[in-house]
Amino acid sequence: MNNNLNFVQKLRISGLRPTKQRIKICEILFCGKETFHFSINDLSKIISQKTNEKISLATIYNTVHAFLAKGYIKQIAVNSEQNYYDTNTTDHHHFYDEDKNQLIDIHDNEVEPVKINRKIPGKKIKSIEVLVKVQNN
Amino acid sequence: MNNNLNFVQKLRISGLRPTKQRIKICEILFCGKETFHFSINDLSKIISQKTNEKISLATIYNTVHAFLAKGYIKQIAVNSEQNYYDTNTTDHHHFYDEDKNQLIDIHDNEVEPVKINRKIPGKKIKSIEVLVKVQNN
DNA sequence: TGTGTAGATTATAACTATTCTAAAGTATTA
DNA sequence: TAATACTTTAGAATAGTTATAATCTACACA
Ligand SMILES: [Mn+2]
Ligand SMILES: [Mn+2]
Ligand SMILES: [Zn+2]
Ligand SMILES: [Zn+2]
Repeated sequence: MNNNLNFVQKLRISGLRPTKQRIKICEILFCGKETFHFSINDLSKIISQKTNEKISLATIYNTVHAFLAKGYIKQIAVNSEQNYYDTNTTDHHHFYDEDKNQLIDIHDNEVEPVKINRKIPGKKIKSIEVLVKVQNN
Repeated sequence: MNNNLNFVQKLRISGLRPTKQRIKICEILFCGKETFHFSINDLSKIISQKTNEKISLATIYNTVHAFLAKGYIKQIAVNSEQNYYDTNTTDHHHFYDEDKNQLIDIHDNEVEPVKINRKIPGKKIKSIEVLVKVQNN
């Protein structure tokens, strides 16, 4: 459980109080060997499965937004149905499986760097994202 | 007004009856010299401005979906706030101005083709979209 | 050219992801 | 320990979208 101390520090550093709920969310988001993609609904279900106690949707939204603001997770634009989040915060692109509604990482060695030969005056680039939609053939 | 005949034909060919409302929507979507990006809300406002008669939201949604299914317009994934549509149906990528909530076309000569060196078994690629988010600097 | 009918429009209700509210609870600091 | 600021929570509100069902219209054909 020295991970718990890590989470407390992580939360402290970003100005968040280390409450029971936030630590539980940290455990789910950051304890796995693998990064993963989730919607708020997904996360809520995972919490229910792994815990007897429930965490309210409002707290899940608030915490996810706080982590997003701090850069602990990323937001992925897929469609207008719902937001998707990613615990892999490195720059990378995605496949989106339209049949399974699932995001799949594209690793850097699997895609050529995207070069944009144009600038918008007065604007700076915040992110470059490639989304490859796939479906059953 | 020989554009009207075009629209009637266009609608007929795709199995849609050329109703007054659909022709009005055609005029707005396809009469301009330039292609453009819009949300349903944008389109609804444009209709109100250019017409005394109102078209119900349900009809706007239905018509936009019909045109989308027929490939007369494209859908662009930006975020989960709302859907964006594009009257430019060619393959192309976008800047998204986060301050103005506005899409800007990236032309083919402004970006290198995106090469994905990986396949998902049993899946075929439906689209490859690059979204470059920009903000004021 | 009138008429029946399939298809279209509309107002409105329903749905769902997200955000807001305000009351009750908790962590922190003095 | 007590005061304070922050957090959680249930539930209400909001907003984009979709479904419903009554009314209307385009048009094939008599
Ligand atoms: Mn929606
Ligand atoms: Mn929404
Ligand atoms: Zn990812
Ligand atoms: Zn475009």
